[in-house]
Amino acid sequence: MPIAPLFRPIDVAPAYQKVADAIEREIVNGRIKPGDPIGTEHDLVRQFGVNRSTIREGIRVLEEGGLIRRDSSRRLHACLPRYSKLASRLSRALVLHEVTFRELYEASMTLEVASIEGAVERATEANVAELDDNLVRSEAVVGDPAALAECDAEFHVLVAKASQNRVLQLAREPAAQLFYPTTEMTVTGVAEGGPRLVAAHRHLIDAIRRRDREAGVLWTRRHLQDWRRGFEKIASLDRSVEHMYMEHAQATRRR
Amino acid sequence: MPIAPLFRPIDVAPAYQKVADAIEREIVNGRIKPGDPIGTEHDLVRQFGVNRSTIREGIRVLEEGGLIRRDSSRRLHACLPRYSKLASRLSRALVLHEVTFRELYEASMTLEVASIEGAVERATEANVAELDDNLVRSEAVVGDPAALAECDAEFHVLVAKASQNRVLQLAREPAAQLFYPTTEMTVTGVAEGGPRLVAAHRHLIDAIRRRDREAGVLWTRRHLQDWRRGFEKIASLDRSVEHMYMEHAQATRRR
DNA sequence: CCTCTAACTTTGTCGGACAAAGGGACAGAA
DNA sequence: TTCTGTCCCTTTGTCCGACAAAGTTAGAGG
Repeated sequence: MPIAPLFRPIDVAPAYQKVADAIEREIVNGRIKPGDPIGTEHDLVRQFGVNRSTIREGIRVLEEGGLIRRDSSRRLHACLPRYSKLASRLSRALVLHEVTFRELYEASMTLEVASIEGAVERATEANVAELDDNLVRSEAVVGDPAALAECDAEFHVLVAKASQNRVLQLAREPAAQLFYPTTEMTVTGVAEGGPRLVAAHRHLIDAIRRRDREAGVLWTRRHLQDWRRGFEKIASLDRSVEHMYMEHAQATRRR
Repeated sequence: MPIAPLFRPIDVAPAYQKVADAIEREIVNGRIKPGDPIGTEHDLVRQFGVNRSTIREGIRVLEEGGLIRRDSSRRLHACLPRYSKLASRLSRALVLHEVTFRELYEASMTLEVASIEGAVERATEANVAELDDNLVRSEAVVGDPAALAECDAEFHVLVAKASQNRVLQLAREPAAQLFYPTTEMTVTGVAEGGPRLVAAHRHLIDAIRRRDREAGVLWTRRHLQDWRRGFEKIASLDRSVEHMYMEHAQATRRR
């Protein structure tokens, strides 16, 4: 005989979790705005009526979630979660799930094409100026694969920004972060890799400026295919993103 | 006179952070595999030589990051971060950044089309069976907008799963989570909204089964455009995703 | 071999404690 | 005046010890 569903499971969350949830609720529903101070730990002890250790555990949860931060003086205040921090959590998850470079490549093809389409349609003068600046810096380091890879990563972040679509910006970031460490290798492995990369960027900026969607999509595809060709000289696309890459990502995250 | 940038700020991480980093490193580089036990708090106290409170703060960080969990008996073990949990963090961030439904719609159009393309190409028998099952359940609740919205959300998760691309799966999830609460309203607002939704799903499954990419893309577009039409009867696409929605997301997250 | 109970362990929470670092006020030196 | 050093107060990071509740293990008894 099935049991009679008389009672619902009651909510028995530990105190630190309730503290975190309560503060989260206030931030998410807007009663605490980004930038607002949260109060000292002692304040929270008084308000919630729990021990400071408990409060601190709750704070750690929110801090890791990116909802609150400590400023230079270590005081707590609410803040907008940074995309790059969230994205690195996702990147980490993708590594642990052992996604393949093929998955990364396919998803990025979609996302970067969508970014450029948005950028072509809605980029502002300021966006283009940022891209130009990036291009100049890229040209200066065209012989230095490591520096060039960094410029490339930034370039695509700027394109996504120019799309004015923050959902897209956020969606493309995790895959992009995993790409970045390999770009250096692919540029190194291909003759004329550096100049090709910079040339593609030049064409992309040009397409954005002329609002030429076709050209933008075309050069984004070529640019990614270049990466792929370079990568396949080193390894199979079906290899999973390895743990090694995370060490790089981890080192750069803390900045 | 501007100060001379002679020194960089040195990084002096607190102990709980070092504890979290150390454990994270072991998990991410694979020395601790998902499922492996981490040891008791007391073990960690001995290993790291710090107080239990410090260990506990570090544990909270990792727990929130989804890298470790406590099983039924509350013992710690490493685990693979769950996509849905990570995605709800992202959804939360998108709400706080006050993204508009237009951004959501545009990004989803890209991501869902990419999903269906992947599904058409690579869906397995098992994937199709899951979709069929979902369709049956959807037909049963076609008159109940709330239940139907839930089925719709699940349907698109299954399509993304069928694409066999986990990067895509993860990338689409945050936007999809924000869509979900509105689907109920859009179905309610449009005459024949429910049947149209189910019909679209039927065509999508059919397209996947026949590996008909054109049809898949077409019906995905129509399906999303239906949502849009329904939404625009209620509000402007340029309205930002509101805080209210988060309460719904928050309530469902804990399951 | 199974069940039930009695230790034992582990977690969640508490109270108090202290050193280090930040902030503010204030006096004295350049 | 502007800078510097000092004193004091607050806040954070860490530690210690403690205890109840819940889970685990082992042994007694059927």
